[in-house]
Amino acid sequence: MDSILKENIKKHIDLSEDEFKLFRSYFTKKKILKKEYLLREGDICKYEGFILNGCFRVFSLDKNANENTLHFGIKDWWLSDIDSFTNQIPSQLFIQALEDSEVLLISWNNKMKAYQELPKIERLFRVMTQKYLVANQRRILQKQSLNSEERYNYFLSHYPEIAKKLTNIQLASYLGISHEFVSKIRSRISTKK
Amino acid sequence: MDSILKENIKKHIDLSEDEFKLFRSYFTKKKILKKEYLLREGDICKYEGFILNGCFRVFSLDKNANENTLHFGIKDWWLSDIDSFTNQIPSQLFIQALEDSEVLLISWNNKMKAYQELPKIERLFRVMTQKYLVANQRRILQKQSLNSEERYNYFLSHYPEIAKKLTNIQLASYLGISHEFVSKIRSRISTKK
DNA sequence: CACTTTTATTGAACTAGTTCAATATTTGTA
DNA sequence: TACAAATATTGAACTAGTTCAATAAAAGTG
Repeated sequence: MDSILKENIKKHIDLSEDEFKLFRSYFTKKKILKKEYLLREGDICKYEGFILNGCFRVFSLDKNANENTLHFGIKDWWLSDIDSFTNQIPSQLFIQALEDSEVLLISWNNKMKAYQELPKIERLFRVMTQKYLVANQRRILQKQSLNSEERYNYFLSHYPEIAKKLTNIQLASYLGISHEFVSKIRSRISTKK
Repeated sequence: MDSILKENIKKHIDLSEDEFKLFRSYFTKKKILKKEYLLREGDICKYEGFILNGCFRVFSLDKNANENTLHFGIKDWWLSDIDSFTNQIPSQLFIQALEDSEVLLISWNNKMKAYQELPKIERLFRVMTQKYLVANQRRILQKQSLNSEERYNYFLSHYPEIAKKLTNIQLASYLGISHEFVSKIRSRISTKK
């Protein structure tokens, strides 16, 4: 049951069956319906989530009320506003389900307990945070060095599972371009072939 | 001696004097002259560094041979290509001194030892990586929501120490704009006043 | 100090991507 | 199944930022 969480952890560290059971006991399962929010701007992020199924979008609203997507999440990804969760301060982010989804949630207290009781969990999150940081650095460099069409192609080829769940509007808010321009890129690509 | 490293660590975790001494023993001090490289694309990042003084630039070369700066580092900052260091694989990045500098270097083997012997060091890097990740997320959102002049002003007001060490060319490669445009932003700002 | 190299400034022509508006298509829902 | 609402497409006018080139200023070096 929930072996997907176990498999996810195994990608990063070794954990005995007992250790996993203890860690797993800190989570509760929750269903989240399409368009519902796991977190809103101003809220304190009380839980981190592991996605069992479904799809989420993490975004912020800028001064012109434009939505800017930080990232998406599907099965096997983690969800958090790290700053808000770690420091228990109000969030600047929204986390919204794009379809009916299920997540495993761990509260701040339980995560602190896990860090104390299971030193390997400290390592797990150190390693996962590093990997996510590397991905973010790559994204920063790509935003500087690739044009919109190249970033569009990169996203589609690296995250096809996610791409097929998204509207142009959602994808545009991740790529940092207008949704009209996504449309133009698409038609440009299809006439090329 | 090197109390700057101790102070840096104290910002994130508590460490006893003995623990610090052990951790400190894993580092060696090195001078790096202006324009020298701590890391080049294709090298494996064998050391992580803590900057005692001076200034560095971490950048990559894209397909058009443009330099894109990931970040700068001054006194009290850490230097690494996390992906290359962690996985001991060839780097895509350059780390270059912008002025004569001194760093404390820790090798991969010594860092692994530190993780094993000092569990708090695992926490230290988990926490520091999280903070750096949050800063990167903020940068991604800013690149989407702020125009060049706003990003220029943000950098100058948040990193004045660094800004005054940089040429327009270096700053431009961080902001993701041409250096000519940095010049135009500057003159636009000065005529505004 | 003189000389070379790098950096900064400025303007003119250009382009990638935006904005707005109108229309078509898809999706959700009673 | 029909209607409403959201999404996608397309074109025309626009703009933020680029590119290129020429000149000035600053910094590095013998």
